[in-house]
This record gives sequence, C-alpha cells and structure tokens, in this order.
Amino acid sequence: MVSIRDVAKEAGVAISTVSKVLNNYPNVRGETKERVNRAIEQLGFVPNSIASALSSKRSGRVALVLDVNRNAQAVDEIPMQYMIGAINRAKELGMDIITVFAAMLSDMSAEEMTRYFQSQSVEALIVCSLSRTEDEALCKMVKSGNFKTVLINAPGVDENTSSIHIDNQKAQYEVAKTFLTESTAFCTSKRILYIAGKKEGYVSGERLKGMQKLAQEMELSLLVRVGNFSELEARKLTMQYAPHKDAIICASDLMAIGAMKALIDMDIYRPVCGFDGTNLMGYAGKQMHTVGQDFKRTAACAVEEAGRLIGGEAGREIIMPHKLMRIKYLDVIS
Amino acid sequence: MVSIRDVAKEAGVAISTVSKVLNNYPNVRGETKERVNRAIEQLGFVPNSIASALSSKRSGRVALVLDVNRNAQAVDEIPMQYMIGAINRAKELGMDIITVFAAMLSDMSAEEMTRYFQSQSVEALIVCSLSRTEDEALCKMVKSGNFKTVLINAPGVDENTSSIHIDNQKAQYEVAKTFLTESTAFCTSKRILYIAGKKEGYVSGERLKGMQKLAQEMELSLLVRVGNFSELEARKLTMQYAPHKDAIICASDLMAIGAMKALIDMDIYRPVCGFDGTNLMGYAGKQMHTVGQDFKRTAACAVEEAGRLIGGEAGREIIMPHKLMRIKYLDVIS
DNA sequence: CTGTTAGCGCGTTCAG
DNA sequence: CTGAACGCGCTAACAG
Repeated sequence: MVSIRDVAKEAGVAISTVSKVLNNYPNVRGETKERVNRAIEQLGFVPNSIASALSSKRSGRVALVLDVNRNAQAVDEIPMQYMIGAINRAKELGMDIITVFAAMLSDMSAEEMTRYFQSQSVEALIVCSLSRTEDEALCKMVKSGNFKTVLINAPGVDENTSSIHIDNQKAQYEVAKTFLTESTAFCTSKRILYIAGKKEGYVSGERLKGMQKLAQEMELSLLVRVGNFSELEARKLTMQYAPHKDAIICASDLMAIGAMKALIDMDIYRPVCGFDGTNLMGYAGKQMHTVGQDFKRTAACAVEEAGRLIGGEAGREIIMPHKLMRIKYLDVIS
Repeated sequence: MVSIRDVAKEAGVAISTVSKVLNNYPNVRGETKERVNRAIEQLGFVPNSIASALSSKRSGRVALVLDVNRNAQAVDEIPMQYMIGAINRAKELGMDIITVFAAMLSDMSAEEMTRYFQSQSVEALIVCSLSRTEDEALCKMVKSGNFKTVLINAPGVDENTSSIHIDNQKAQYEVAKTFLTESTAFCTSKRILYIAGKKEGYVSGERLKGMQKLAQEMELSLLVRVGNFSELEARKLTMQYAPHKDAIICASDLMAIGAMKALIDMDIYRPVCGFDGTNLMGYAGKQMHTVGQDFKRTAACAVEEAGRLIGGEAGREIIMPHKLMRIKYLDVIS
C-alpha cells in the first residue's frame, strides 16, 4: 500500500507538505504542488480515509437512518431511492455513508445510540421519516444535539438540525384539486373518502390540512380515515366506505394501490388519487393521479446539508419541489 | 469521548490489558477481566472502530456491490433485500458494510477500483450478480486476488473467492414442472415460450439448462427468447409469440409480470411462471408460479463468508435452498 | 512557503 | 499475567 510517506519521498518534500496539497491548503507554492501531484499520479496514491479520519477527527461520515418495512408490506422503493441518492452524492463529495435501519435501533436507548454512532465515528445523521411517537429514543438523541442531523420529512429545525421536505399541504391540495377536476365522477357529486397517513404524523397532518382546505373551498363532503400508510388498511377502509363515496384520495401511493385493489375486488369503479409518485403505482392497473417526489434528489440535498452542518453552519429548512402526475401502467403520462 | 485509556485508569490496569479483554485474548485473569468489564460498563465505553482498524490493519469492512436499476425498470426489491440481510448480519458480527452501486464503478479501471477500495480500507467484497461481459474491470479486480470476494449468483471459486447461489438449474426444472403439471392449459398442448435472462449470463444459462432438460423429458416444444431480465422486453416478446403458445415461463418475476401485462393487453389468457419470489409478483393481478429465494438470508451468509475469507480460510461454493411458490395478489399461497 | 514534532485511539510486541 | 514502548497513516500545530 502506497502511503503519504512514499509520495513525499518521490516528490522530495515533507509529509506535511503532501498533506497540505491533499487538503487544498493555501500555503503551498504552485510548483511544489505540481510536483506533489505528479508524484501522487505516478504512484497511484489514494489517501487512506481511515487514517485521515482518525487524525483529523473529522470522518465525514454520515449515517443514513432508514425505516424499512415498517409501514410497507410491499416494496421498499422509497428507502432505496433515498439510499441511491445519498450514496452517489456522498461519493462525489468525498463523504462516507453508512446505512442503518431504524429497526436495529429500536431497542436502544438514546445513550446507547449515541455511543453506537460515536463508536462508528459518525458526525451527522440523515433521518428519514422520523416519528415523534414511534422513535422516542432516536428523537431524543437528535434533540440532544450530540450529532448534526438532517431530517427528511419531519420538522424540527435548530442550531444543528435541518429539515428537508416538500410542501405537503400544498401538494395534497393541488393534486386533489386537479384529480377531482379531471375525474368525470366529480360531475355527479362530491363525496370524498380521504385515507390519511398516521394519526399524529407531521407529514400526514400537513397533507390532511391541504385536503381539508380544498374540501372547504370546493364544498366537498369529506370522510377522513387513517390508513397508517398501510396497503392492507387502505384496502379495508375502501371496502367499508367506498360504495357510498364518489372518489378516494390517499396520502400515499401504497394506500392508493390498496384502495384500487379493493375496488377491483368489489367490482365497482371510483377514481383514486395517490401521493409519492412511486414506480409501484405503475402496477396498479388503472390510471391514477399522484404527487411526484424526487427522492434521490432529496437525499442528495440531505447529504450536502449534512456537510454544511458539519462545517459549522446552522440548521435550516429546505423545501423541495413536487409535481403533479398521472400514472398508468409503467408509463408516466404527465 | 471516553477512550480505552480512561477505562484502564478506572479499572487500575494497563491499557493493553483492557485491549486484551476487549479482543477476548486468553491471557487475562478472570478477576481482572471482571474489573475491566465493570469499568467499561460504568463509563459506557465503546471502542472507536476507526482507531481500531487503523492500528490492527483489520477494518472488518466489506463492500457490498449492488447492481441497481440496470436490468429493472421497475423496482429494486432484490438489491434492497440483499442490503437488509447483509447490514443486519454485519452488525451482529461487528463488521462494517459500505454499499457501492455498480454504476459508480463502471467508469473505473480495475486498478482504480482497487485503489478506491483500498483507500476505503475494504478487506472483502460481496458482489451481487457479477456479469463477466458487462463488468470487465470488476471481474478483473476480483480475479487479481487483491480482495477477498464473495460472489452472489456468479461462479468463480478460488483461494480467496467464494460463490453463493441456489441451484438454478434444478429450481427452474422443478418450478416449470410443477407449473405445467398444475396449469390446466397443459392438458391441451405443449408449446412453451421460455423467456430467458441474458444471453451469456451464468445464472441465465443454468436456468435455461433446467428448462431444456424438462422440455426433453416432457417432450415440450420450447421456444427460447432472451428478455435480458427486462419487463419491457418480456412484454414485447409475449406480444409477439404468446398467441401461438400455451404457456409462458420466464427466468425472472419481473419478466413474468411483463408477460402478464402483455397478455392482459391482448386480452388472452396463458398461464405464466416466474422466478425469484419477489413481493412485486403480488401486484401482477393473477396467480403465478415462481421460485422463492431468501435474498436476505443469502446476503447474511455472504457476510459470514466474507468474514471467513478474511480470517484466511479458502474460498468455496455454497448452495442456498429454494422453494416453489404460488403467489396471488399479496398473498403467498404455498 | 516548508520541514519538524506531536499526537489521534488503538493493537501489538516484548521484557518484566 | 502485566505494562511500557512503538507504530498504523495522517493532520495539526509550531518552528525555521
């Protein structure tokens, strides 16, 4: 293994000089830098990230905390998108990502988690869809401020915590409005079944607000039920209520699929509206409206933001864009 | 941050003694060990894995190389399962996993990859579905023996390379046989469309062999076409050939879904058989036969195997079990 | 602008 | 069975 020492010898300079070149320090003469870089090139030297981390006490390591398979019986498309987006961006930025599943953390106290992440030299966390009620310990650890944190789809900005999400309220409002306007069923009446996410979730609450706002504006008769982002629960709720409703609007694609399945089973037709824009929607078999989110891009932003926080900047809120979509089979129509 | 030094002081012993306790060395008196462990407990000490890796030159770090979104338009369920299985097992074993997407490696030469992994202190690789033709550089690096490697779904055992897979030939043979026997269509005739995976893939080849063996035994008329594990290609092939066939057998679930979609579009019925046992099959809308694989377990085994290789043992071949399934909607029937 | 000197936190000798 | 001493590859003061 070729080390910084070899490079120094090859270039005929001191080790520290090489280090400076490596880390883009200002005080190195152009010619010397040239020489060092040539040596690096020739020897094919790549700095050992572990040694670098140990010495500088900056590992550039962030833990991506994902919630897999808790709410979704089906497919973990969204976590996968987050991962891809985060890992790719991290590589570009020379950062290091470790993936952690929330399930592995669920039996730890806040202190144990802290120690675990410290032992892994983690400097920042990216937490996807933190639930205030379900992940108490994790929540507590984030609040403790021991780690810089980027929350995806959860609120809570402070000095070392940023929050990234779309404008859920607006998105739900817009997609439902477009959906209802374009759905022929709307001509006849206005009885809507809204299948919300979780009872006390932040995202769920925002989406519900958007829906309620629209209901008021359009004078809809709105029945709200909680589906816990579960396909199965949405299916049951649809079975129970859909026959007396004109349209079904769900707070997630997965629930929309559940609703659609129920309708097919009952052999009745009602337009269905989802939320997320997952590929899975292409498998529902009918056209559906939904909100498109770019999860990869969100995760990439989260990584950048983690870097910013590690760099000492203060937490902030970042709103990602969303778009309205109509999906049928595997094809995105708009 | 509480370090090994603090523990030593607290326990009133030397640092090296604590280290020995930590690493389960033999030569420590029981009572001393007790005392050290108590101190560790009290201080909530967790060893710094980075420092440990740097010093011992054993990072216990393995890179999980996944192929995402290359063959699948749809959903990356299988890579996700691999990840979950690998990460969970790695945590249990105190190993460290970094996830790498093959796409990020595709523009590197074998030497660049080697240096990249070395810079990350990676000791072993777990490569999922390596393709001899598509990943030349990766393939070369594996053969170079610079890293211990576990190949999932690819052949190539040697001193520092193990291979893990199911018996693809047998599995394809069995599932097709059961499928044909149970499908009513079989009563009338024997014209089969087999949509294979890749033209030169190891796994694809094995499955094809299984199918051909069965075709001979059952005197089937077998038309083989290559679908490249693509839903879309399978859809097109089905459109083209299915009208004159009695049943369709695919080398993957995703292709089976594509086939099923085509049949629905054409409004004709033909029984379809898949391979993999993904949850996505539950969204196909019809009952299908398939081969069930436990991807999580496979990945967990791969991690253990990587540990074994790092420990200096020789590479070997591991055959994982498979099972035959019938899937309908979200429910596994058998 | 460059070289020298300490460590980072731990594992590994090897003499006690 | 113990503990001092050394080094992993690199960064970070400080001298020069």
